[in-house]
Amino acid sequence: MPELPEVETVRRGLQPVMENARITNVLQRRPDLRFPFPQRFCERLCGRSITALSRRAKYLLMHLDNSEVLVSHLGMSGSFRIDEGAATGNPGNFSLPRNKTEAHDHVVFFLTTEDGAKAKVTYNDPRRFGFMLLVAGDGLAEHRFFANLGIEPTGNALNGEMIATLFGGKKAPLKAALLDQRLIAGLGNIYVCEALWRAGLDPRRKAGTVAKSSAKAKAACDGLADAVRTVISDAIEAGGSSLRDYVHTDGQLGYFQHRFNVYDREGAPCARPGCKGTIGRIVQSGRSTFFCPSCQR
DNA sequence: AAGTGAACCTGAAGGC
DNA sequence: TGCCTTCAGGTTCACT
Repeated sequence: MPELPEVETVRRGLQPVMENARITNVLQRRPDLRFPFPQRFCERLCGRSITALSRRAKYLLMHLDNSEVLVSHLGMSGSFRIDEGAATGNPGNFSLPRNKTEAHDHVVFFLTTEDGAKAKVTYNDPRRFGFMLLVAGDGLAEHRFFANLGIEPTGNALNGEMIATLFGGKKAPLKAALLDQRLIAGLGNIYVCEALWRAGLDPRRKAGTVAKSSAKAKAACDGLADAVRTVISDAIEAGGSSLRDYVHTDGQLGYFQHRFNVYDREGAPCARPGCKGTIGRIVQSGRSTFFCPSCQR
Protein backbone atom coordinates (compact mmCIF):
# COMPACT_ATOMS: atom_id res chain seq x y z
CA MET A 1 0.00 0.00 0.00
CA PRO A 2 2.65 2.53 0.74
CA GLU A 3 2.92 5.32 -1.76
CA LEU A 4 4.36 8.69 -0.89
CA PRO A 5 1.48 9.92 1.31
CA GLU A 6 1.55 6.73 3.36
CA VAL A 7 5.31 6.93 3.83
CA GLU A 8 4.95 10.54 4.89
CA THR A 9 2.21 9.52 7.33
CA VAL A 10 4.48 6.84 8.75
CA ARG A 11 7.29 9.38 9.08
CA ARG A 12 5.07 11.78 10.98
CA GLY A 13 3.85 8.98 13.22
CA LEU A 14 7.35 7.75 14.04
CA GLN A 15 8.88 11.18 14.47
CA PRO A 16 7.69 11.94 18.05
CA VAL A 17 9.00 8.59 19.27
CA MET A 18 12.16 8.16 17.22
CA GLU A 19 13.57 11.62 16.73
CA ASN A 20 16.28 12.31 19.31
CA ALA A 21 15.79 8.83 20.73
CA ARG A 22 18.69 6.50 21.44
CA ILE A 23 18.68 3.00 19.99
CA THR A 24 19.43 0.69 22.91
CA ASN A 25 18.92 -2.59 21.10
CA VAL A 26 17.90 -4.00 17.73
CA LEU A 27 16.39 -7.39 17.06
CA GLN A 28 16.80 -8.61 13.49
CA ARG A 29 14.77 -11.74 13.04
CA ARG A 30 15.89 -12.85 9.56
CA PRO A 31 18.91 -12.32 7.33
CA ASP A 32 17.10 -10.52 4.56
CA LEU A 33 14.01 -8.79 3.33
CA ARG A 34 14.10 -7.96 -0.34
CA PHE A 35 17.88 -7.67 0.03
CA PRO A 36 20.18 -8.94 2.77
CA PHE A 37 20.40 -6.61 5.74
CA PRO A 38 23.61 -4.55 5.91
CA GLN A 39 26.64 -6.23 7.48
CA ARG A 40 26.65 -5.99 11.30
CA PHE A 41 23.28 -4.24 11.08
CA CYS A 42 22.44 -4.40 14.77
CA GLU A 43 25.91 -3.48 16.02
CA ARG A 44 26.03 -0.46 13.75
CA LEU A 45 22.71 0.82 15.12
CA CYS A 46 23.03 0.03 18.83
CA GLY A 47 24.05 3.05 20.89
CA ARG A 48 23.30 5.50 18.09
CA SER A 49 20.87 8.35 18.44
CA ILE A 50 18.41 9.29 15.70
CA THR A 51 18.89 12.95 14.91
CA ALA A 52 16.10 13.35 12.35
CA LEU A 53 13.48 11.49 10.33
CA SER A 54 12.99 12.55 6.75
CA ARG A 55 11.59 11.19 3.50
CA ARG A 56 12.60 11.11 -0.14
CA ALA A 57 10.00 9.74 -2.56
CA LYS A 58 8.86 6.48 -0.89
CA TYR A 59 12.04 6.11 1.15
CA LEU A 60 12.01 6.75 4.88
CA LEU A 61 15.33 8.16 6.11
CA MET A 62 16.46 7.84 9.71
CA HIS A 63 19.49 10.07 10.24
CA LEU A 64 21.93 8.79 12.84
CA ASP A 65 24.35 10.75 15.02
CA ASN A 66 27.35 9.18 13.26
CA SER A 67 26.08 10.71 9.98
CA GLU A 68 25.00 7.35 8.61
CA VAL A 69 21.42 7.08 7.36
CA LEU A 70 19.15 4.12 7.91
CA VAL A 71 17.15 3.94 4.67
CA SER A 72 13.86 2.06 4.88
CA HIS A 73 11.56 1.18 2.02
CA LEU A 74 8.18 -0.38 2.87
CA GLY A 75 7.74 -2.24 -0.41
CA MET A 76 4.14 -3.41 -0.85
CA SER A 77 3.29 -4.56 2.65
CA GLY A 78 5.71 -2.96 5.11
CA SER A 79 4.46 -1.17 8.21
CA PHE A 80 5.75 0.07 11.54
CA ARG A 81 4.13 -0.46 14.91
CA ILE A 82 4.86 1.58 18.00
CA ASP A 83 4.71 0.20 21.52
CA GLU A 84 5.28 3.05 23.89
CA GLY A 85 6.35 2.34 27.42
CA ALA A 86 7.79 -1.04 26.47
CA ALA A 87 9.16 -2.27 29.78
CA THR A 88 12.28 -3.99 28.57
CA GLY A 89 15.03 -3.68 26.04
CA ASN A 90 15.60 -7.40 26.08
CA PRO A 91 14.94 -8.72 22.60
CA GLY A 92 14.85 -12.30 23.85
CA ASN A 93 11.26 -11.85 24.84
CA PHE A 94 10.27 -11.36 21.23
CA SER A 95 12.34 -13.94 19.44
CA LEU A 96 9.43 -16.33 18.94
CA PRO A 97 6.40 -15.26 16.95
CA ARG A 98 3.27 -15.66 19.03
CA ASN A 99 0.75 -15.26 16.24
CA LYS A 100 0.46 -14.96 12.49
CA THR A 101 1.17 -11.21 12.46
CA GLU A 102 4.24 -11.47 14.62
CA ALA A 103 5.63 -14.05 12.23
CA HIS A 104 6.36 -11.09 9.94
CA ASP A 105 7.82 -8.82 12.59
CA HIS A 106 11.28 -8.72 11.04
CA VAL A 107 13.01 -5.93 12.93
CA VAL A 108 12.41 -4.48 16.40
CA PHE A 109 14.05 -1.24 17.49
CA PHE A 110 14.32 -0.72 21.25
CA LEU A 111 14.54 2.95 22.06
CA THR A 112 15.01 5.31 24.92
CA THR A 113 13.09 8.39 23.87
CA GLU A 114 14.13 11.99 24.29
CA ASP A 115 12.30 12.25 27.64
CA GLY A 116 13.81 9.04 28.96
CA ALA A 117 10.86 6.73 28.28
CA LYS A 118 11.25 3.28 26.75
CA ALA A 119 9.62 2.48 23.43
CA LYS A 120 9.60 -0.32 20.90
CA VAL A 121 9.24 0.21 17.15
CA THR A 122 8.54 -2.93 15.12
CA TYR A 123 8.85 -3.35 11.35
CA ASN A 124 6.39 -5.84 9.90
CA ASP A 125 6.37 -6.89 6.24
CA PRO A 126 4.57 -10.08 5.12
CA ARG A 127 5.65 -9.96 1.49
CA ARG A 128 9.17 -8.79 2.26
CA PHE A 129 9.39 -6.45 -0.72
CA GLY A 130 10.67 -3.79 1.65
CA PHE A 131 14.31 -3.36 2.63
CA MET A 132 16.68 -1.50 4.91
CA LEU A 133 20.07 -0.04 4.08
CA LEU A 134 22.77 1.85 5.91
CA VAL A 135 24.26 4.59 3.78
CA ALA A 136 26.80 7.30 4.59
CA GLY A 137 24.89 10.57 4.77
CA ASP A 138 27.20 12.43 2.41
CA GLY A 139 26.88 9.66 -0.18
CA LEU A 140 23.11 9.44 -0.16
CA ALA A 141 22.48 11.59 -3.25
CA GLU A 142 24.87 9.45 -5.29
CA HIS A 143 23.50 6.14 -4.04
CA ARG A 144 22.03 4.06 -6.85
CA PHE A 145 18.55 4.17 -5.31
CA PHE A 146 18.59 7.97 -5.11
CA ALA A 147 20.77 9.17 -7.97
CA ASN A 148 18.07 8.74 -10.61
CA LEU A 149 15.02 9.80 -8.62
CA GLY A 150 12.84 12.49 -10.18
CA ILE A 151 11.25 15.50 -8.52
CA GLU A 152 8.98 15.31 -5.49
CA PRO A 153 5.30 15.64 -6.40
CA THR A 154 4.88 18.00 -3.47
CA GLY A 155 5.77 21.67 -3.63
CA ASN A 156 6.29 24.13 -6.40
CA ALA A 157 8.83 22.31 -8.57
CA LEU A 158 6.00 20.35 -10.14
CA ASN A 159 4.09 22.64 -12.47
CA GLY A 160 2.74 22.45 -16.00
CA GLU A 161 6.00 23.56 -17.50
CA MET A 162 7.88 20.81 -15.65
CA ILE A 163 5.39 18.18 -16.82
CA ALA A 164 5.87 19.35 -20.40
CA THR A 165 9.64 19.09 -20.03
CA LEU A 166 9.52 15.65 -18.40
CA PHE A 167 6.96 14.14 -20.78
CA GLY A 168 8.13 15.75 -24.02
CA GLY A 169 8.63 13.18 -26.79
CA LYS A 170 7.56 10.26 -24.58
CA LYS A 171 5.62 7.54 -26.35
CA ALA A 172 4.77 5.71 -23.14
CA PRO A 173 1.19 6.11 -21.90
CA LEU A 174 0.52 8.82 -19.31
CA LYS A 175 -0.03 6.08 -16.75
CA ALA A 176 3.48 4.68 -17.24
CA ALA A 177 5.11 8.11 -17.36
CA LEU A 178 3.54 9.12 -14.05
CA LEU A 179 4.64 5.85 -12.45
CA ASP A 180 8.23 6.35 -13.66
CA GLN A 181 10.17 7.26 -10.50
CA ARG A 182 12.93 8.85 -12.61
CA LEU A 183 10.51 11.57 -13.70
CA ILE A 184 8.32 12.15 -10.65
CA ALA A 185 9.31 10.23 -7.54
CA GLY A 186 6.75 8.89 -5.13
CA LEU A 187 3.61 8.23 -7.16
CA GLY A 188 2.22 4.71 -7.19
CA ASN A 189 -0.64 2.94 -8.90
CA ILE A 190 -3.44 4.40 -6.77
CA TYR A 191 -2.53 8.07 -6.89
CA VAL A 192 -1.63 7.94 -10.59
CA CYS A 193 -5.14 6.65 -11.30
CA GLU A 194 -6.65 9.29 -9.03
CA ALA A 195 -4.57 12.15 -10.48
CA LEU A 196 -5.46 11.24 -14.07
CA TRP A 197 -9.14 11.14 -13.14
CA ARG A 198 -8.91 14.54 -11.46
CA ALA A 199 -7.14 15.96 -14.51
CA GLY A 200 -9.68 14.37 -16.88
CA LEU A 201 -6.91 12.71 -18.90
CA ASP A 202 -7.02 9.26 -20.50
CA PRO A 203 -4.33 7.01 -18.95
CA ARG A 204 -3.71 5.43 -22.38
CA ARG A 205 -2.78 8.71 -24.02
CA LYS A 206 0.87 9.02 -25.04
CA ALA A 207 2.66 11.18 -22.48
CA GLY A 208 4.23 13.29 -25.22
CA THR A 209 0.84 14.49 -26.44
CA VAL A 210 0.39 16.74 -23.40
CA ALA A 211 3.83 18.28 -23.95
CA LYS A 212 3.00 20.08 -27.18
CA SER A 213 3.04 23.85 -27.47
CA SER A 214 -0.68 24.28 -28.13
CA ALA A 215 -2.85 26.11 -25.61
CA LYS A 216 -4.84 22.92 -25.12
CA ALA A 217 -1.71 20.90 -24.31
CA LYS A 218 -0.47 23.60 -21.93
CA ALA A 219 -3.80 23.48 -20.12
CA ALA A 220 -3.54 19.70 -19.87
CA CYS A 221 -0.05 20.00 -18.34
CA ASP A 222 -1.18 22.62 -15.86
CA GLY A 223 -4.21 20.53 -14.95
CA LEU A 224 -2.16 17.37 -14.53
CA ALA A 225 0.46 19.08 -12.36
CA ASP A 226 -2.30 20.54 -10.23
CA ALA A 227 -4.08 17.17 -9.98
CA VAL A 228 -0.90 15.36 -8.91
CA ARG A 229 -0.03 17.94 -6.27
CA THR A 230 -3.53 18.11 -4.80
CA VAL A 231 -4.15 14.36 -4.81
CA ILE A 232 -0.92 13.87 -2.87
CA SER A 233 -1.44 16.72 -0.44
CA ASP A 234 -5.05 15.68 0.20
CA ALA A 235 -3.90 12.13 0.94
CA ILE A 236 -1.16 13.33 3.29
CA GLU A 237 -3.70 15.50 5.05
CA ALA A 238 -6.11 12.57 5.34
CA GLY A 239 -3.33 10.41 6.75
CA GLY A 240 -2.32 13.06 9.19
CA SER A 241 -5.84 13.55 10.45
CA SER A 242 -6.42 9.83 10.94
CA LEU A 243 -2.97 9.28 12.40
CA ARG A 244 -3.70 10.25 15.98
CA ASP A 245 -6.67 7.93 16.29
CA TYR A 246 -4.86 5.14 14.62
CA VAL A 247 -1.79 5.27 16.81
CA HIS A 248 -3.95 5.41 19.90
CA THR A 249 -5.94 2.33 18.99
CA ASP A 250 -3.31 -0.27 18.17
CA GLY A 251 -0.09 1.51 17.33
CA GLN A 252 -0.21 0.48 13.70
CA LEU A 253 1.12 3.03 11.26
CA GLY A 254 0.83 3.24 7.53
CA TYR A 255 -2.73 2.19 6.92
CA PHE A 256 -5.61 4.60 6.99
CA GLN A 257 -9.03 4.96 5.51
CA HIS A 258 -9.08 6.89 2.31
CA ARG A 259 -11.83 7.40 -0.18
CA PHE A 260 -10.92 7.02 -3.83
CA ASN A 261 -12.78 8.29 -6.86
CA VAL A 262 -11.65 5.62 -9.31
CA TYR A 263 -9.19 3.19 -7.71
CA ASP A 264 -10.80 -0.21 -7.12
CA ARG A 265 -14.18 1.17 -8.20
CA GLU A 266 -14.73 -0.76 -11.41
CA GLY A 267 -18.37 -0.66 -12.44
CA ALA A 268 -19.23 2.25 -10.15
CA PRO A 269 -20.69 5.45 -11.58
CA CYS A 270 -18.16 8.19 -12.25
CA ALA A 271 -18.11 10.70 -9.40
CA ARG A 272 -17.55 13.72 -11.61
CA PRO A 273 -20.57 16.01 -11.50
CA GLY A 274 -22.49 15.77 -14.74
CA CYS A 275 -20.58 12.70 -16.00
CA LYS A 276 -22.76 9.66 -16.76
CA GLY A 277 -19.79 7.34 -17.27
CA THR A 278 -18.92 4.09 -15.51
CA ILE A 279 -15.47 3.40 -14.03
CA GLY A 280 -13.61 0.84 -16.07
CA ARG A 281 -10.52 -1.27 -15.45
CA ILE A 282 -7.75 -2.03 -17.92
CA VAL A 283 -4.25 -3.45 -17.52
CA GLN A 284 -1.23 -1.31 -18.40
CA SER A 285 2.33 -2.55 -17.91
CA GLY A 286 0.86 -5.43 -15.97
CA ARG A 287 -1.01 -3.26 -13.48
CA SER A 288 -4.64 -2.31 -13.06
CA THR A 289 -5.68 1.10 -14.29
CA PHE A 290 -9.06 2.43 -13.17
CA PHE A 291 -10.52 5.32 -15.14
CA CYS A 292 -13.67 6.80 -16.60
CA PRO A 293 -13.68 6.31 -20.40
CA SER A 294 -16.36 8.94 -20.66
CA CYS A 295 -14.71 12.00 -19.11
CA GLN A 296 -11.00 11.13 -19.27
CA ARG A 297 -9.75 12.17 -22.69
C1' DA B 1 16.91 4.01 -26.16
C1' DA B 2 12.69 3.18 -24.58
C1' DG B 3 8.99 0.51 -23.36
C1' DT B 4 6.87 -3.89 -21.68
C1' DG B 5 6.48 -7.95 -18.83
C1' DA B 6 8.27 -11.33 -15.52
C1' DA B 7 10.10 -12.03 -11.08
C1' DC B 8 10.53 -11.43 -6.10
C1' DC B 9 6.89 -13.26 -1.66
C1' DT B 10 2.79 -13.92 1.20
C1' DG B 11 -2.04 -13.46 2.21
C1' DA B 12 -6.79 -12.43 1.07
C1' DA B 13 -10.71 -13.24 -1.66
C1' DG B 14 -13.51 -15.65 -4.79
C1' DG B 15 -14.98 -19.85 -7.51
C1' DC B 16 -16.06 -24.63 -7.36
C1' DT C 1 -14.51 -27.05 4.76
C1' DG C 2 -10.89 -27.06 1.52
C1' DC C 3 -8.43 -26.61 -2.65
C1' DC C 4 -7.32 -23.82 -6.52
C1' DT C 5 -6.69 -19.54 -9.00
C1' DT C 6 -6.16 -14.66 -9.19
C1' DC C 7 -4.77 -10.47 -7.49
C1' DA C 8 -2.43 -6.85 -4.46
C1' DG C 9 -0.56 -0.21 -3.20
C1' DG C 10 6.82 -1.48 -5.53
C1' DT C 11 11.05 -2.11 -7.80
C1' DT C 12 14.63 -4.36 -10.63
C1' DC C 13 16.01 -6.93 -14.34
C1' DA C 14 15.78 -9.17 -18.84
C1' DC C 15 13.87 -8.90 -23.06
C1' DT C 16 11.95 -6.72 -27.56
